[in-house]
Amino acid sequence: MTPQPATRERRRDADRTRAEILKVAEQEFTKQGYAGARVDEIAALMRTTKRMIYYYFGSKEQLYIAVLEKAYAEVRAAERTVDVEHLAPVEAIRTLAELTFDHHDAHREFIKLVAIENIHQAEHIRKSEALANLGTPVLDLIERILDAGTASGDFVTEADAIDVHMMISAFCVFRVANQHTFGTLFGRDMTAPEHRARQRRMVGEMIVGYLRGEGSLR
Amino acid sequence: MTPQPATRERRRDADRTRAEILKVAEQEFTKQGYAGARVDEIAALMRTTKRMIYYYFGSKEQLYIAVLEKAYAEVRAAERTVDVEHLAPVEAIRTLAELTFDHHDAHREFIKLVAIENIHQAEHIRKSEALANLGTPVLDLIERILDAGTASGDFVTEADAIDVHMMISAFCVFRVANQHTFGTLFGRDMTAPEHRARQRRMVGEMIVGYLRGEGSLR
DNA sequence: GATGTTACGAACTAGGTAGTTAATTAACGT
DNA sequence: ACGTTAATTAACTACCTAGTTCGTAACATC
Repeated sequence: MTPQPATRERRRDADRTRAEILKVAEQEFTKQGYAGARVDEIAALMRTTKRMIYYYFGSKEQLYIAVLEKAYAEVRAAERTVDVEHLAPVEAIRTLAELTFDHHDAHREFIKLVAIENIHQAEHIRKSEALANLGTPVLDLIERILDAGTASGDFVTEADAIDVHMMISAFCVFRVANQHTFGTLFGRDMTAPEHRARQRRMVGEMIVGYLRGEGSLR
Repeated sequence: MTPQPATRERRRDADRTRAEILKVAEQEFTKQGYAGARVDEIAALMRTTKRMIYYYFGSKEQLYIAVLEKAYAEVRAAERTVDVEHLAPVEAIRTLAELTFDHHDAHREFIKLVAIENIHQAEHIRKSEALANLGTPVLDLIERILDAGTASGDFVTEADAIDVHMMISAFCVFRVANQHTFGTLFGRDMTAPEHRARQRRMVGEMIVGYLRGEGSLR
């Protein structure tokens, strides 16, 4: 009779099932860690069964790697939208720091996955070809900003792009990754909305203050 | 006959057994995470048996909490040795940053435990009375340094002690906690000896640069 | 509307894992 | 020397958990 419209709710939909498994698995892994996550629990939280997890992903580990790959892919996509080339060096590095801040603030699940991965010595990332050679364009960008700043005289400190990236990432990651222990010990939820704008300013002032060299000895 | 000397190797020694369990458990928990750690594996790595773990600690969770308490106790002990009161504000905060750097560099197991604890939303720390109310004297110290620096005019930026502590901790913790993913993605082991001295200088210059206010807008 | 293929589900298995039971032995006071 | 208690051991259990088996229902194609 009438052909089914494209929007019809299909009973069988590989893409949808696959996507739902990934979504639920990400939640479970970020909440429980790799070993703590239960395949049965992931299945119970879906409208499909555990069998489908093995049908589409083969094993718990491959599912976890797929979750990592998806998360990193989203981060890369966001990074590509960054355009600070037209700014003067000081504003360029400050903007990059603030963009990194916003980005990490908005992708907390990703930060938790990275923390879990570090506990396991990055063994899963290393197993993934899609992730192993993830040369990040952000380093080139920082390099260009640093060169421009040194040439213009705005930056005094001799800095290395990886170090600068580390300094910015450290600040942006820490407040999310360590929010629970820090909150318990110091009585402040670093990630609460009332601290967000101030910390966002901080990361920019931190990196600019560092590069302008006012922290150097003597 | 001859009374046994105090140094004699006792076959039964509760203190020694307890200490050995804690030591091996710390290694296993930091390597595998909480859920990934195996009580049987901890027992297998010792000269004693699994039953002793339950005899002394009651459960896997209580053992883990005991490991956390021991690690935090050691950190507090180290913090108490810090004396920067006699230094001028700029040197005081730089020295504190460098001491924090050294301390975290030397206590990497502790950092991993904290990362694991954050994955579990600090639920175990909250269960421990010994840790829940761990007001840290380091905040008072920073407060005094900031006040002195503002009074002397060395510091321009209006900063909050918790924020400053966070900025320093973030840098010092990140290079250890995220070494594996960062190393895999950027091809640099941040914790390798050849980067140590430079990064130690960085953290001091970063915090001084920030407080001197050279990063502020306009 | 028959046929082959893809997506799916219920029930099952083998091995792992935290926690126990109960017997045994070393240390120590008297 | 002897009884009491703290420390230790081996074997055990009940449950959990990743991964499988096998059968079936929906879809596409002709």
